[in-house]
This record gives sequence, structure tokens and C-alpha cells, in this order.
Amino acid sequence: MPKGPTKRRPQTNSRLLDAALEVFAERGFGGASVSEICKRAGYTTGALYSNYASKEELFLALFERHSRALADRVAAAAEVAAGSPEPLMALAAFTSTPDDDAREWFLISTEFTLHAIRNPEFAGALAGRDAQARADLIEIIRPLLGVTGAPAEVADLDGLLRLVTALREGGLAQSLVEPDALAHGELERRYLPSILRDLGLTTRSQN
Amino acid sequence: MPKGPTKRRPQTNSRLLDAALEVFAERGFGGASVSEICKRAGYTTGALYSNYASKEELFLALFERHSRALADRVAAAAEVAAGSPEPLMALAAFTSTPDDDAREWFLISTEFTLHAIRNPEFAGALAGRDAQARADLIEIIRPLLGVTGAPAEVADLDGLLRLVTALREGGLAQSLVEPDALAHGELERRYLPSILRDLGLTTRSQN
DNA sequence: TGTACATCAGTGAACGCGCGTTCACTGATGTAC
DNA sequence: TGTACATCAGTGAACGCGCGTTCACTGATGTAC
Repeated sequence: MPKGPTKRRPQTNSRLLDAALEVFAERGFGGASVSEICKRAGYTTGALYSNYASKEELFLALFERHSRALADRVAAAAEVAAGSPEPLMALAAFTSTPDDDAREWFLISTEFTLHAIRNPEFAGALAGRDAQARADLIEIIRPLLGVTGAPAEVADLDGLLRLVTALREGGLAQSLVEPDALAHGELERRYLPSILRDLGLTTRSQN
Repeated sequence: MPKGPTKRRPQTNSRLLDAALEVFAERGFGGASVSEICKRAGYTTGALYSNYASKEELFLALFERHSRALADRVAAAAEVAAGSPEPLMALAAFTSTPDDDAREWFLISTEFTLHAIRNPEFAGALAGRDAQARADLIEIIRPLLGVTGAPAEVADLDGLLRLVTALREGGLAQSLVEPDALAHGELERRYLPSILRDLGLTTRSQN
């Protein structure tokens, strides 16, 4: 006599979320249909409503999972940055997504951003998550700067990370619209060094 | 016996486009309903189909009108920049939208971007328009640089304008999600001067 | 200037379709003995 | 270890609703005379 969730529940759940990611990315929240999501996940629509109260709740659950994935990437970035001669540039490059899921990652992130701008209650959640990600990155960066003697106290690192985020998202939009005109990460590679130099944050090397 | 479009046609058309702008911005393409657009414009749904073949054609017409508006802003920016001691910064600030329609402008632009990423045929149209806008801006910038003796030939102005665009769009996304955390145009004001200086493009003043 | 009337511009009811959601159900799960 | 059976997890048909689109129509427009 089962008393709690069974073993297959989490699997069903994650398949639904995988499918939701695909369909929301490809058609947008309004354009995505519940039945297409379920079909792609290999279930009937009832399965979705056995797991979530509504299409919007599924969307919010996807946001939660996406947020955990972001936190994982941030953590992974720590290791890469620590071993690099130019930790800030390494972080900027690594926090960017690998090329093959850049498209889906951008589409769903943008969907979250639009949802936030249209729904102030949700904006708080998105802002909080992004602030947390920046705070985690700062924890990584600060000691690296200390080690190399950069003037960590003058730098508004949070502002700098906002800049990197804007550059990444804005650049990605252009890259995805015109893949041949602008390579992924091109803007960061090209213009970030000027800024880091100007802020006195270039740490170990100088090219 | 009228033989072509009548006088009231263009007015109907522009009211439909006004309403479409509002509703597409607020609900997204998939979430916007044709009947809400028509109601807001003060017509019945038949009026829309007397002017456009489908919801998507209306969306594309809105894109065309938006593109003309962008060209107008670029032209207006020329005059402001010419009279400024720091023409590049003035351009960056002016090409940014006035605060009150920043939100709607961002939402609809993002809707266009998403549509482009999902529909390669449309991506060409969007890329072409943006390339034209950058080319027009370069026409404005180049003589200003010449006059002040900056090394215009070393600068990849098109790339620089891509950077400004990314900064504006990426910054706007953050400002609109968290209005109190980041002011409109803050990133440009704060970080562009470093880059211009680094590229040798600061022209008349230096603060 | 005024009227006739062909053409144009919107009306508004109706269309079928696919949407998000519900629910009575069947089969799977896994604990208790 | 095996069986009984309470609970859980999905099924799949059905729901009403609002969607995008169509079309026969009425009234507005504006040219011709």
C-alpha cells in the first residue's frame, strides 16, 4: 500500500519537463500546446495534470529546474576560472553556454524574461535567482583578484557581472538571428578586455 | 464609383496596428487574440481580415511599421549627435528609447527577435533592417570622427554598433525586470567610455 | 450642385477546430502479513 | 517468498470555450453625369 510518491514519478516528471523545455522554447508560452508537450514526453494529457495544476505551473516548474541548472553551471565555472591565467575572461567564456544548447537556452531564458516583465510577482523570483548567481560568481572572483593584487575594493563586481550578462544575452540574440555574422561570445572576447583593463581588473596576463 | 482604397482605409489600418502593438507586446504573439486586438482598435474582427490575410500578416505589417519608426529615430539621432561634444555617447543615449515607451518597444522588439530565431525566412528581414540601421548610424558617425581626428579606419564601427545594441537590449531586459536595481542606459553610460577610450574613439572631450 | 450607383470598407453571425482542463477508470506499485 | 489489496500514477474520452477565419450583408465613399 504505497503511501507516498512512487519511483516512476520523478522520471515522468523530468520527461514532462524535458518536453516542456523543447516546446516552450520552440513555440513560446502562448504558442505551446499542452497536448504537444505530453505527446513529445510520451504521455497523455492527463499525466500532466496529475503532476501539475496547470500549464503555467508547469512553466514555473521548468523555471525552477532551469535555475538549478544555472547554479550548477556557476559552480562548474569556479573550477575553470581558478586554473586560468585570466580568471575573469575565463568566467565570462564559461558561463556562456556551449554552442549546441545556446539556442534553446536563449529561447527559454527569454521566455522567462518576458514572463517576468509582464508579471511583476514572477519578476521577483527571476531577479532573486539572477542576484544569487551573481553573488556566487563574486564569491569565486574575489579571492582570485585578491591573489593577484587587483584593487578589488574599487570594483563594483555586481555591476560588472550585470554588464557581462547583458553582453552575453544581447550578443546571443544577434548570433542566433544571424549565425554567420557574429560568432557566439564574440562581443565578450572583443570588448571585455578593454573594460577590465580600464577598471584595473586584468589580473595575471595582459594580452 | 471608388476605384482604389478610400480615405478612411489608412486610418483603420493604423488603428489596427496601434492595437496590435499593444496586445502583441502585452501577451506575446501566441497569447494575443485577434478579437482583443480588434476590440481595442474599435472594430469587429472582419475589419482585420479585410486588411490582412491572417494574424501573422498583421504581425509582419507591424514589423514593417516598427522598422520605419526605427529609421526615423536613427535620422533624428543624427542631429543630436552632431551638436554634442561626445557624439558617440550622445548617439548611444539617444538611440535608446525614451523611458515611457521603453517597455513596449522592448517587448515587441523581443517578440520580433524570437520570431526571427524560430523562422529563418523572417530572420533575413530582421537582420537586413538592423544592418541598414547600423549603416545609417555609421554614415552619421564617420564624418564626426573625421572632423575630430580620430583613427576612423582602425575602428570596426559596425562591430562597435553591435556592441552598443547588445548593451542596450541586454541592459533594458534587466532594467525592466528590476526597475529599481538598474536605471535605463546605466550600462552604456558606465562602460562604453572605457571601450571608446581603448579604441581611440573618444573624440572631443574626455570625462 | 445634386443625384445615381458601382465599388469599397466594415459588420456581425457563424464555422469548425484545437485548446486547456476534468474525471471516472484501469493498471502499476509496493507494503503488510 | 508469495499473495492481498490499499494507494498511486497514468489513461483516454469528454467537456465547454474561445480561438482564427469566413462570408453574405449593409452602409459609406466618391466618381460620373
